[in-house]
Amino acid sequence: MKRQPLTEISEKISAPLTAIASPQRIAILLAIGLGEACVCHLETSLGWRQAYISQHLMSLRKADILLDRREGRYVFYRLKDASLLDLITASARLSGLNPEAITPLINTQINPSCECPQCSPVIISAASL
Amino acid sequence: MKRQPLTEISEKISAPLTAIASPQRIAILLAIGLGEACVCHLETSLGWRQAYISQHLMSLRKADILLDRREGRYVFYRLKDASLLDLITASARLSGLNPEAITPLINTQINPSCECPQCSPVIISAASL
DNA sequence: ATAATATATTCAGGTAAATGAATATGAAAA
DNA sequence: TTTTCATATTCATTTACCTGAATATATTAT
Repeated sequence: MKRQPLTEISEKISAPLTAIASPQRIAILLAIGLGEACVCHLETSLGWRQAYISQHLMSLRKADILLDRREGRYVFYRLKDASLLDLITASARLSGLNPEAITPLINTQINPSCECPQCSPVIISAASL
Repeated sequence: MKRQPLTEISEKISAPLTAIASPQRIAILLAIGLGEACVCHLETSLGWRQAYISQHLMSLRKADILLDRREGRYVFYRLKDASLLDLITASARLSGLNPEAITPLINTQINPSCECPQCSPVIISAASL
């Protein structure tokens, strides 16, 4: 199959879109937001199985969308390019959602119901002092 | 399967992305650009079979991305929302293409090698006058 | 070492999408 | 009204993706 230059370019263009065009990966990207998130954080935030989340994270990493950083046993993920969120909000606008509906979904970094080191840092009780 | 509200929203967000996330549809959308294009125009511009193009146009119409207008035997397609092109150029940037590489691909409305009424309006020869 | 915890990978089944061939519709010209 | 041209639709096949189960690796604690 001979390859037209146009098709070659449009293949490149569609790559990031293809990588993020799924409800699950949109949800993950919003949950990561502009900050960082470990897998266990996403697990509690999204309520999905760990293996399932890791699979999506893997595909996003392979698509060069996410960067990962290990810290002890935790692996933290972050967006490689923050403008990806603009792409998501642009798509949200196109589907008729008003911006206020999306903003609260974007990761605020602390989820009280999450037990990960990010959300539940060790608190030294007064009694122990 | 119970549906989380987050997933519901991220489903809406991902819909337009899913609709356009394919090299073929990106190429079609760029070929339409900010103007209009009939199917035969796309046929010559892209060098694909007519039926194949019509199928992609159909899916883009169903996804509420394109509008169509009939004029005689020709059907002209145009973007419903011009900001879709911004989404495409944003994705292009993410994949490392510089903006100048994309701009020339966007439909300029006239393709000299195309025989459609848009590109080759009937020219009244001097001899016939 | 062993166990426990966090995350990654492999594999398989089901489902939807991509592609292409064949054909149908619809408008206009002859 | 028959033919031609432009476009649409249906159908079948291949392919890719989603999803989940099972399992592996990697780090820290015991």
